[in-house]
Amino acid sequence: MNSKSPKRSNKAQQIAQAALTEFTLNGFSLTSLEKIASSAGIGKSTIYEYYENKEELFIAAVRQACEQWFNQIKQICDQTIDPIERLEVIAEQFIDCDDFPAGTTQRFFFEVLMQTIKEGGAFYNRRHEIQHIHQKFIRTLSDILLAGVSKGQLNPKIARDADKIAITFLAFMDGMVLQSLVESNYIDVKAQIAFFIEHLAPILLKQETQITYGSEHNCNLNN
Amino acid sequence: MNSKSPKRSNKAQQIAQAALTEFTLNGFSLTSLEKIASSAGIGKSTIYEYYENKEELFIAAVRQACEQWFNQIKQICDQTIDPIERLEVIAEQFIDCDDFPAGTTQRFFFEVLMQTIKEGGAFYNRRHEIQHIHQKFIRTLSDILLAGVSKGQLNPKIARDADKIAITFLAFMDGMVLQSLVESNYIDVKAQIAFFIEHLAPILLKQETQITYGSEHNCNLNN
Amino acid sequence: MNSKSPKRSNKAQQIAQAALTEFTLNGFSLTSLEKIASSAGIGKSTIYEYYENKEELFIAAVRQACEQWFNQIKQICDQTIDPIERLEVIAEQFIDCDDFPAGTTQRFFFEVLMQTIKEGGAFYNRRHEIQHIHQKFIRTLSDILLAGVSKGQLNPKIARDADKIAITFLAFMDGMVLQSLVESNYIDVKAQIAFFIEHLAPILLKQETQITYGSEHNCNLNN
Amino acid sequence: MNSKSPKRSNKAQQIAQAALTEFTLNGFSLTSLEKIASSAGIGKSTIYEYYENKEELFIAAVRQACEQWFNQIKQICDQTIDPIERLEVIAEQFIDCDDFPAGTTQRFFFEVLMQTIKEGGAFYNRRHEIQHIHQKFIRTLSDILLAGVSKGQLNPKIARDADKIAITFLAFMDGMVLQSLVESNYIDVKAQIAFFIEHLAPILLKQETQITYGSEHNCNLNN
DNA sequence: GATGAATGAGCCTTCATTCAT
DNA sequence: CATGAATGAAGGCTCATTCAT
Repeated sequence: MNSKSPKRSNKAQQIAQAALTEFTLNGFSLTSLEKIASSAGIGKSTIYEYYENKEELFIAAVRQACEQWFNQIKQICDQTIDPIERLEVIAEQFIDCDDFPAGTTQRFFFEVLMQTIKEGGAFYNRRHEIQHIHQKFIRTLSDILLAGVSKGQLNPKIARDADKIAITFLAFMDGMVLQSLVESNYIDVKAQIAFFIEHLAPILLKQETQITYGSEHNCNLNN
Repeated sequence: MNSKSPKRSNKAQQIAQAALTEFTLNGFSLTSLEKIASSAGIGKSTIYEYYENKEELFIAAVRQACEQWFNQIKQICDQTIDPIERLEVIAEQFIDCDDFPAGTTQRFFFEVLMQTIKEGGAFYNRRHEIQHIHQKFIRTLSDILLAGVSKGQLNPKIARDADKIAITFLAFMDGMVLQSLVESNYIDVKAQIAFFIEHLAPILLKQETQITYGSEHNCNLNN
Repeated sequence: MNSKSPKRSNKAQQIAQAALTEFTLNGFSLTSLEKIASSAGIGKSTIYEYYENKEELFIAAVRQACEQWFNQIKQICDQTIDPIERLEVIAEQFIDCDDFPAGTTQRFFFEVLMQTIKEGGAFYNRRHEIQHIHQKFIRTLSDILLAGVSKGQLNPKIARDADKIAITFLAFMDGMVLQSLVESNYIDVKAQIAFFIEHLAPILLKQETQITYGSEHNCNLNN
Repeated sequence: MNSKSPKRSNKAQQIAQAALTEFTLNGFSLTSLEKIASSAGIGKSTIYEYYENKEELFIAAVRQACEQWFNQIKQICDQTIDPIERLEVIAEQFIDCDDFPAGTTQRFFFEVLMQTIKEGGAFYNRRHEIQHIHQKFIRTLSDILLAGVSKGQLNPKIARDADKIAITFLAFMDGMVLQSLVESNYIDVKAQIAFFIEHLAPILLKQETQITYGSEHNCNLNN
């Protein structure tokens, strides 16, 4: 059984998953490898059979989380061709995307960002990896918009601003999730997202097709 | 000179300021009290004369930062009575608010949020304090909008959505800053903010001044 | 094929040889079994099929090195019957005895001595083995001298001091090698050895061939 | 009390002394800081108040041992002006130089050499320090010889070989001590040293003054 | 009030050794 | 036989916190 045997790779994933859970709960610094090991049901030193050190394990967890995340995005894009709907479902996924206690994946991604932006963070010297993921996500959103344009679903005039819109969308979602994590009760996140998309949609939609594609969105506000 | 003498309180602030600087650079876990002490030019154990423990010091630093933050907001509101302009300047402050290396204050606030949302975080059991600050900020933004309405500067119909708009604004700004911290070069934050406000303004303003891609969606608000 | 089959013994030797190489480079403590295993091209746990534990493997490596060492001595003694020449060649072998980077074997022997003389050393409780080897070597040198005497090549009066001379010779060589390992560039070991033997020779040889600084001290031995 | 206060420096020495003792017993790798701490009667982490890490502590112990060593040499040189006697006493010091269990200092110095000559040793990347000490010692011995020459006590012809003789002397002593550490019972070190010096003395002594200064040495052999 | 000094608890990491296959 | 996999024990090091001066 070589080093890439499915059995071995499977265990590595198990560990990364446990790490993901624990890093999410307490962040990078406050999570001990001992905790991760016991959470994975293995001995502490076994981790080192699969990962060089704590940072590598963290990065593995990041990769795993990203993979899962992008897989879900892809599924969403396969389910509908309506760009507005796609954004809606992606937004939904931001706030409700996993089996664990609410906000697990989100907290984890914020932890990753923190480890990226602070000196001495686990990712500070590998920020390009996170940047790469970020760009990939922006491109994904942008492509949804451009596909909408090329199919005549969206206003052609937004094409030149596709990236800006994507970044705005992501910014809003990130900030929204952050607020919801802090104020889990006070804020009605779904309503907020609906509110945001209700105002975003008309900007995206074509004038002449508005009645067909966009009427339902507009109605929301007017009813 | 009692325990709340100005001299004492002054030194406490000095320490909190040094703590603020250090926590900002490396976050809560990675910042040692020794570093803070040397940065403040005092002995390590002197900190304990003023603060119970590391967490209390962190919270003091947060309070100090918030105070400074709200003072700046207040100044902005004193400089202009135009609500859009107010938002613009507040947005500017988000991305360019201090003397330190770029992004210092922002990183700090994200660190605070992380300490609030993760178990075992310094703020996890005191999240109400952060929630209180958050609500205060939302109210501040909301009040700007409502003041604009009551002065006839903004569309009266947005009054009922003032909170939602404030939350959206904050969400966008938070997310935007986060992205800019990760991608300091790739993203043109100012352009993004301008783009956001450019589309936000017509929604807030009265009918006749609205200019967007498609005129159709303005109707939604006005109907 | 029983447990002492040649095949088995052969593999054991392979492992011991790899161990020898690795122990030489980094010493006993700093050499991991993993390193030895990979150097031997086998799995880590295979070592335990051939050796009880790390100490036994070390001892095996020592035995192997000694065997090689004494074989070389024997060859030298077969090449010449002149005792001075024999000493010269043995001295040469001390400083230039292997294929590895310079000083490999020597470092190893010092490592063995260290493991012998420090509490908790791998050989501390088996020092008799090292003592045995030491005595064997002293006897070998002594025998060279005594053979020289009985063949009339050396001054008969040194016979009673043969052991002392042997010990002195070994002491000088050990110390010399040690210094050369520390100061590989600064010291001209070969010149030093030549210098030593130049002064040792007249003491061993008969009166008429002696040439030194002052002829006077030669008389001491001859009187 | 600043960082160079006598109290602080005193404690640092205490720790270094304890370290010296423990490193001597078990070598660098096998000696834990915990052991050193308990030997010094302090907590484990207190060591780090005085030394950066294990290596620095080791080096401090080396410096301390060297200082003590050279002080003793200096005292010896003050007690007699006879160069042969000086060498004799220095030789004596090699084998009997401290209060601890026999061979403590010697074992320690060999440990130092091992840490110098093996890759990954604590001194491997600072070998120049050890080389410096070595050279200093060689020079000390050499100076004794040259002083003897200039005072007319020794044969002027040895002047050009003073370094070679010093190196030879040190080599013999090192090797001798090493053998004695391995074979504490079997070898009569004092007799060996006497034997060595008895043959070294006539080489060093002047021809014409031999009767005056050197007769006693020569007599040893002849009687 | 201020601080140098001390430390225990805890963490990351290594490694000799065991065991099931 | 051979070995991949697993792990407990131990070590170096950090750091928040306490205490005596």
